[in-house]
Amino acid sequence: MVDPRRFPSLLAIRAFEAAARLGSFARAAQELDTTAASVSYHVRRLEEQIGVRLFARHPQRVELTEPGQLVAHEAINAFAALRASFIRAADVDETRLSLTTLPTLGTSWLTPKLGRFRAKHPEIALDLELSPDAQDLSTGHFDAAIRNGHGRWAGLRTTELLPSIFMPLCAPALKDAAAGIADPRHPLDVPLLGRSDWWALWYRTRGFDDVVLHGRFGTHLSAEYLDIAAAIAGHGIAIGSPILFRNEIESGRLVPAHDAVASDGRAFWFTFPIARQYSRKIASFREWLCDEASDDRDAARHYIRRTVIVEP
Amino acid sequence: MVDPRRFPSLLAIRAFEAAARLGSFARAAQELDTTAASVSYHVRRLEEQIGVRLFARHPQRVELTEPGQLVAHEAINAFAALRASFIRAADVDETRLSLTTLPTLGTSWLTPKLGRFRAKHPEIALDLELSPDAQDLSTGHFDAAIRNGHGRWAGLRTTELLPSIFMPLCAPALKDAAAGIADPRHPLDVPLLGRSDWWALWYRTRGFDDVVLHGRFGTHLSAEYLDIAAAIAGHGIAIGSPILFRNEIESGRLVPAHDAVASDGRAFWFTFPIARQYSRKIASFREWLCDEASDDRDAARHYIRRTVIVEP
DNA sequence: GGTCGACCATAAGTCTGCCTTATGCTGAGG
DNA sequence: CCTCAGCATAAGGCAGACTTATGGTCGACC
Repeated sequence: MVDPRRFPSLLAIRAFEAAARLGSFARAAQELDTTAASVSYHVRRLEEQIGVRLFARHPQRVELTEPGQLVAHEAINAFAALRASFIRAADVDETRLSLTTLPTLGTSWLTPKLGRFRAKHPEIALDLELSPDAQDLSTGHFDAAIRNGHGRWAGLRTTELLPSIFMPLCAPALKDAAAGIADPRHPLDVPLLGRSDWWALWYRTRGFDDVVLHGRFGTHLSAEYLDIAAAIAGHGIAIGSPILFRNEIESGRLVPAHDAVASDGRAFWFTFPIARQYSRKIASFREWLCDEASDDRDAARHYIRRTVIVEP
Repeated sequence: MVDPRRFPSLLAIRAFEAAARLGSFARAAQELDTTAASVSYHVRRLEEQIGVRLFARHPQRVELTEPGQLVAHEAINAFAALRASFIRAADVDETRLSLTTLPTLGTSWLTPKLGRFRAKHPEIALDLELSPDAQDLSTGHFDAAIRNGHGRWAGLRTTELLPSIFMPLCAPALKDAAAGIADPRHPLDVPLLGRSDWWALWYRTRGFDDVVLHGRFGTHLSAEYLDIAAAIAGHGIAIGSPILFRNEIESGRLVPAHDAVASDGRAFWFTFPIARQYSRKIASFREWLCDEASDDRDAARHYIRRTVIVEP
């Protein structure tokens, strides 16, 4: 008599399924990496729990009863279906990579390159989420992230992509007007754009601590790439990464307003939970991403070599 | 990545299935009669074991991922199929009763009554096995047994059916020739048939210990009912049960050769493993069998009242 | 016939994974 | 602001899972 509220012991069902499939308690024990005594015990328990004899015992073998055959058929199918579903789930999971990254890096650096990733890995669809804040990777919403920082995050595996460096950048037409930018005491005709903390650090590399930018500072938009867009439009001198805006510099739409390069010691990192270390899609994406980053580091090696790191 | 040699924890699958079906860890915990912490732990374990995120976590709810939906579908089906198979197995088991019993009781007493059992319980098919030795009920070959003895068998539940009594029985034509049977010292023209131990006990009730039957004893066939058949054919006086052979006596084919009735204190018992106590078929058969036995005890009450019990 | 090995069953005792308890965090709703 | 619901995680206890030892029955082989 089956009590509808109590499901039999799953371990007992497991032992029964193996014994039924293999026709032997000894062989089931082998497959389950346990002892025949354990299998015998569990089969007996299942029989007691459902109140039906599933095996007729003979001195050196067991034989399924008619009800036993019925349960065996369903149990074998159930375990096979479950096993197949795990494999299929893993395969489905491998076809879709969800990545969270910073707005500027996503917009200006990564997105233009995705054609190449898609060409190399047509089997992987990339979902990209842009966020200025680091997303929690443990909620299961994202497979991986590209973050800015020092790369020491608990439970995560990290690979450094690019150093976080910055320098004054402006439109070519503003190059002359920006000539006096290096000395904060000299008047400047064009406003400074972008993160004030980065400007402060940049002036610190020039020997000016505690610079007050009241007369010079214009505005900082919500993301670095917007500041750069304003600079390209001729609204001022922005502070930004010569690596992330490599394309704009190479096309001549953006020029360095000064040769000094600064950094706060941070970098951009590709990161994912350690538990996902066997994910093929993450490995593929990581490999491709590291190649792209390596190319860009090479192209920016003269900027990187000049970089002065200042602790914030 | 699914390791083909390691199947995930079944308890983890169970917790996941409930959470997926109910859309909530808290409700799954309720159904499984455990805590949400336990469900959370097991779902996390399953995710780690197969390397795939199955749930995306939100602050107060969870949501199945695409791979999670896939596994959930299979898991829900698997558990439902298993549960249905237990119920079906129990039902199938209820349609077939396998009984082991003694040759004479099975042939002469039970078989003639089976038409009535079949009429009362057409849904139960009875498999009857006759054996002079008590069969082991723990091997799963039989559901129940009718045995002779004192009814004290470990692990078995017993119900007394009939007392094991015996008296001299012969064909009506031999009644006169059997007149001097009670005194072993008188010559007898016809041989005694049947179990010599029973004859010895019967003479003990008559005050004759250690009787030697050299001149009187004929033969004992392999079962009591065969001895009785020989008696009916006129070959001698058999010792047997007036209850088991009630039909032959009532039809006049067999008569008591003497009025004394003896017993060794044994009885016939219906018996089954305690583990089967909830079996409906066993309960139905037992109820019917007790009614039949009760009728026969009533019909034989004058024999039973006269019985003298002798310890063997 | 005797011996050995295979393969069941069961009892007693060990141990480890399951589960509980305690605690913490985030929203939603009042 | 406070309370509640419903997730997550850490620490520790303990009961069920499992092992070891032992026993019984065959069948094969010598």
